Amino acid sequence: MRLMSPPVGLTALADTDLVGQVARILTQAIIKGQLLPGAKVVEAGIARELGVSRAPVREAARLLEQQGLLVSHPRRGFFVRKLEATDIDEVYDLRICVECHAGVLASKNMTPANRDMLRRQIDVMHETAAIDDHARQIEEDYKFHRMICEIAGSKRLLRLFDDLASELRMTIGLIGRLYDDPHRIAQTHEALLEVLEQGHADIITARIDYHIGAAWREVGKLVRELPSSTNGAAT
Amino acid sequence: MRLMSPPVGLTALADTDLVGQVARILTQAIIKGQLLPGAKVVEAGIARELGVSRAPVREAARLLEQQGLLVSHPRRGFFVRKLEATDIDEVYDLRICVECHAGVLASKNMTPANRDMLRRQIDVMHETAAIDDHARQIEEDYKFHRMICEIAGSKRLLRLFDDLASELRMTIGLIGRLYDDPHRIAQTHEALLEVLEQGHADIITARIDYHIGAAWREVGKLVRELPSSTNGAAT
DNA sequence: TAATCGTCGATTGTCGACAGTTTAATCTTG
DNA sequence: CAAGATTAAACTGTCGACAATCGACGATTA
Repeated sequence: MRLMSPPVGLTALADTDLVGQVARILTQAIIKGQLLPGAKVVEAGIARELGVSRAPVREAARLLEQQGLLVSHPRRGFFVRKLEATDIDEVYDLRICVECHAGVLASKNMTPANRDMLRRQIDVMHETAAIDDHARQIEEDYKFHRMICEIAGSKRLLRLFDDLASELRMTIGLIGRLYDDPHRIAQTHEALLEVLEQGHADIITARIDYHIGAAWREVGKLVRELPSSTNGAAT
Repeated sequence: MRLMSPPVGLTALADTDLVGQVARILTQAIIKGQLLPGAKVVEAGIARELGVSRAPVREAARLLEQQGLLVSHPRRGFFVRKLEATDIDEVYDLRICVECHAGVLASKNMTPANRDMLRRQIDVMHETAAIDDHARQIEEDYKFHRMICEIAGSKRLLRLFDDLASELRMTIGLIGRLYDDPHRIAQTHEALLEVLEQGHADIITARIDYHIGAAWREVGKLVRELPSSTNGAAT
């Protein structure tokens, strides 16, 4: 009567999924700054370089477009999104809105396991603070915030966070330095975890609002004094 | 020859843009219920029916996937997303979060012109309430809420609203009836506009929270008692 | 009889090609 | 020499084709 093969726990081997791979590679290239804002993304070029045809590249590009990393000018091609200061503002504004909500939801789902996960992530942040690796530090910071969205338990919330995060990473990569002492940043997250455990909605909201708002102010300041090389392409 | 045509603000007529057209047609088909949740979307079939090749159809499908209307099972194709009750909850939850925020922002940008626009939309809703056209009534309702996001002035906020709205429309189409008397709904929006003009953040938030929450409760109830024909396909 | 294996049609993922358009490079001409 | 016209190259949008893969159905076997 057993109709299914006895489920031995095998890890599903990665289905080639060309489009996804191309999308990831392009995303990395943008974040790492190999593709600067305003740069043209030539389909044939990418395709040749990756050893695939243009079809998967186009589909991947459409993905990144919807995600806000590329813009498509019909008949002219895809370009790396140029983030103006106002875009940064929009993203941070939305981020506050979303993460405050996530925080309140997460505090309701807070279990010992979740608490430990967050706690450990803060430890990692402290360890990383010793090393001089901006990219890594930023990544660990995002991981903490992402965990909150995971714990909140809404797939859409999480995806939204990921979208916003990749837009921000794009800019952060350009700034090239942190906006504060890494240890201090890690400490700030401890305070955050504390109010999450306490579970009072208003306090959580206020705290996250302030926490992200601080980053916003700093990043905003840095972006506005960026060399114009990042803003100087076609509209 | 061409001396850069003087850019009079004409709405650039759709540059054939096959992908966009296909996407719109598919979206409509899903909302109108011609493509039921769980249904398989056969690329070749759609392509033949629309008289185009599979490439644009694939790209359009990827778009709708990112937008949450389709899901893609690798090597098996695209399927119309099956929205479970928990999905509805996620969407409404996010919608409250987003629209409360939009409301507060909008109230800060409130001008006489904006006020009139909203006012007129409420009038339209009252007019539509007389006619017996659910689809139309729902559409006018969404338009009002969309206006708030427009007035808020954030492109990302607006796009997010559109995404959430199309996910909801998909379900609302299935329910096939309104959750309240249309005139009563229109009236509720008058109250909303009132607090928006007053401009007190807490009150706006509370009001919108309640307003959308009411719809959530009603829609949730209806969804949970839907015929299982909408939940009965492959995972 | 019921479960498994093998085969066949249908469908996806990917590719190379072609036409039309945009971009650049070159050539005119005042 | 500069500004506009002209030509050439490069690129996008779309198509049709082909191999790989999936699901269904019937054959096989204990």
